[in-house]
This record gives sequence, C-alpha cells and structure tokens, in this order.
Amino acid sequence: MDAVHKAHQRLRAHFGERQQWWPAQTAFEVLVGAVLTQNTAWTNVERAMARLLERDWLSAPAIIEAPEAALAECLRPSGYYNVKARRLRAACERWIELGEENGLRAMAPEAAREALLAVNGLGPESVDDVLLYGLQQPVFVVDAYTHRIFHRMGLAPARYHYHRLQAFFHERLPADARLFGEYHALIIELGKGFCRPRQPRCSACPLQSICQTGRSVT
DNA sequence: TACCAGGAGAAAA
DNA sequence: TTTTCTCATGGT
Repeated sequence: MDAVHKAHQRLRAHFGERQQWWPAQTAFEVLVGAVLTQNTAWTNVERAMARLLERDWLSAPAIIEAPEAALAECLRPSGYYNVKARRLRAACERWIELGEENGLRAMAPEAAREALLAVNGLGPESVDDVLLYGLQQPVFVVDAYTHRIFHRMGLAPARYHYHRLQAFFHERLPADARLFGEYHALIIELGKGFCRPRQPRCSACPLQSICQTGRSVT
C-alpha cells in the first residue's frame, strides 16, 4: 500500500469519516463559497453568506442585478470584498451562460472545467471545488494544506504546482468523488489541527509513522 | 501587535 | 517563465 492510501487510512482512523463536508445545499452555493473562501477562513465566509441570504441575494440573477458597491459591502466580512464582488458577479454571469447546474452536468467534465476556468476569478482550486462538491465529479481538490502536508512528508515537491499535485493523487487513487471529498476534508481537518502555531506537533500527528522526512507538518 | 486563513490575477523581474 | 505584489476582514 502506498503512502497516499496509508495517509487516508490513518486520517480516517484518527478523525473518523468526513462526508457531506462542504457546507452548501446546492451546486450554486458551492460556487459562491468557493469564491468567498479564497485565502479566507470559512467562519468569515459564513458571515458573508448570511448577509447575502438576508438580502435575498443568494442566487445568480440577484447577484448580477445587485449594485456592485452594495454587493461588495455585503461581502465585507469575507475580506477582499471589492475583488470578490467582481469575481462573484463574473462567476454568476458565466453560471447562467453555461445553463447553471444542469448545463454543466450535461457537458464533458473537462469542458465544464475549462468553461469555469475562463472566468476571471475562478482558479483551479475554486473550479475543482464546484466540480467535486457541487457536481460530484471525481476531481481531487488541492489546497495549501495539501501541499504543505505532503511536501513536508516528503511526497510532494517544494514548489507548488496545482495540476502536478492533483495528478499525483489522481494517479494513486480510484476516480471516486466521495473518496476525494472525504480525503480533502480529512486533510483540512489535519491542517486545522496540526498546521498552525501553538498546535500539537509531530509526535501527536496521525501521519507521523509514514512521514518520510521526519519533519513535522506544522 | 503580528500573524494567519480552504487563492487568484496582474505586474515586475 | 518565474517571482512579487495586491486585495482585506476577523480570530488568536
């Protein structure tokens, strides 16, 4: 069994199963969350989402119609609110152009991915969040925690290449959306617990026994 | 007070 | 092509 499978087993044994993890009811809500969470803690995203709901703006047409300044103000708690207001509106326009969730489901996965990546403000991680958690497509989501943890374990290169690291997982795991979602959730759970200052260090890490560098992931 | 958080794009080198 | 800068709030 390779280290990728072992890591999954250890994380699952340590944290338990993490299913239905992305906190959204619809694929569109995943899209909104994916934009708002860029370089931002999820607690701040929740505040901004609640403000969208209060104004009845949690839909693509409503976001497109909302005055940009008012939309930005609404998104303030999630940080980078001017940038995110522009990105969210662009994403909503594209979402409608592509036929929303059903339109994207009707497309070939790679075509849907390219179509979303063409939006200014949707990068590879944001798009893959939508594909995996919104459309249940078997796409492994790579994030900063994934790179930090697997690099420090000696399994990923120092330089962060999104697609290279994604391919690393695709080559070693069966194409299973449920598995990918759970694995990503477990990585974040580990990251939140072990990749921050003043948190438990190497000896308490569930991946310690398969770490090839002897370095802490913290 | 300083640092960090579930990125991405533009500008500069 | 690669590196650096910018966007910004809220929690610890």
